[in-house]
Amino acid sequence: MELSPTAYVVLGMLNLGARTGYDIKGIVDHSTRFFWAASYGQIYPELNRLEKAGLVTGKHAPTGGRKRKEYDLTAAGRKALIEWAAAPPQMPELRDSNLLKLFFADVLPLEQALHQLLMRRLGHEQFLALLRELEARPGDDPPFVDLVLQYGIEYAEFNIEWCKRWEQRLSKKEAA
Amino acid sequence: MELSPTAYVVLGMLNLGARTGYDIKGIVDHSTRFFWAASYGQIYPELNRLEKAGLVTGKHAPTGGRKRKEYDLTAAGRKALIEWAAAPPQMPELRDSNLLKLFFADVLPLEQALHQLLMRRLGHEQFLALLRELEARPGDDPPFVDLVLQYGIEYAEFNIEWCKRWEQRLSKKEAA
DNA sequence: GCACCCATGTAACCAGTTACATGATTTG
DNA sequence: CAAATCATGTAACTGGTTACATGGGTGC
Repeated sequence: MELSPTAYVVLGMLNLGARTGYDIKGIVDHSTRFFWAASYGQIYPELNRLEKAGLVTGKHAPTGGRKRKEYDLTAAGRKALIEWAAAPPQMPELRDSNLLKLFFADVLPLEQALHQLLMRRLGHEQFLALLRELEARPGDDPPFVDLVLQYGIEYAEFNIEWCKRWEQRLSKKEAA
Repeated sequence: MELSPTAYVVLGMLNLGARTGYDIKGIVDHSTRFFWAASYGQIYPELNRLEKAGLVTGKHAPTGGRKRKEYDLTAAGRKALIEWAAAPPQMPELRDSNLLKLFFADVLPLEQALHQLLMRRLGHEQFLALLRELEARPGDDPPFVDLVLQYGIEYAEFNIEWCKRWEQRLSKKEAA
């Protein structure tokens, strides 16, 4: 049975303590969303599929009159999560529309192309600030959760430095 | 009129000298595909849409008895490309299923999690080798086309170094 | 009483991949 | 003559987003 990465997000978040679909969405939105988002339109149908497949169990657990369903991983679900986590990774893939813009930036006058580079840098600076906030938030995350946050931070820093470096090189060209 | 990034790939490749849908696919496959792929299933319908929208013109230009349609940017098409290239970039987005795997790697024994890190590195080493080949290929690309290739190379290098660094740190932990 | 949070779900849409179907021309 | 390359397209499917619809609970 082939599961989508999003299915593993659901499984993984249940493993990290999420109980409801709403919980999953909440946790995703301040953790994996930076490299793997999930919307309600995916999460709820996915929970149902996983329940049918026997990887999670759902139990109605309303709070007062409010509809609510709590989920847990089954042994099979936990096994599926572990197997996926240990499986060989995909070939690296980048998907960056801003890089696409840069790729075609020869259609612009150098000054405007340079401006695009600057904007890219600004974007990554904002991104970095966001991740720094997450980092500063108290509470201790599991080691690999933290590792990935560190990755995000260093990725943003790499991009900022890369932009700066080329901004300098290209503005020398412009001056010449 | 909102166009998809893929529409701009088509426009941009025509601008770089592609004439047919087949040409576009060929160029994409050894340039932008590393950060923005495009399949025939997108390219041909997109060319038709763009023609209807007046951004490209198509002319039947068979080679012998072989069906063939040559496209060119119209003035409007070129304008659309330039405007898009100069428009503010999107907020940076990462989409990396391997990072997702790492995020949940706490379910694994440390030794296996470490192995995943190693595999990630290997993936990026292969990726780097591929880009190095592209770089070595003779022919001089427009400056920004080359810039993006350099980005890919440095991105791969950044990832390799990042993995190495954490492999070391975590294997010390394992030993302890 | 109002706003915000908790909570679940569906329907329409959009983007993109894969597989299929077809056929001519060129190169070894 | 076979294999690779040139060339165009469609159909089915998958994955994902957005908007919509609904309604109870909590805190100001």
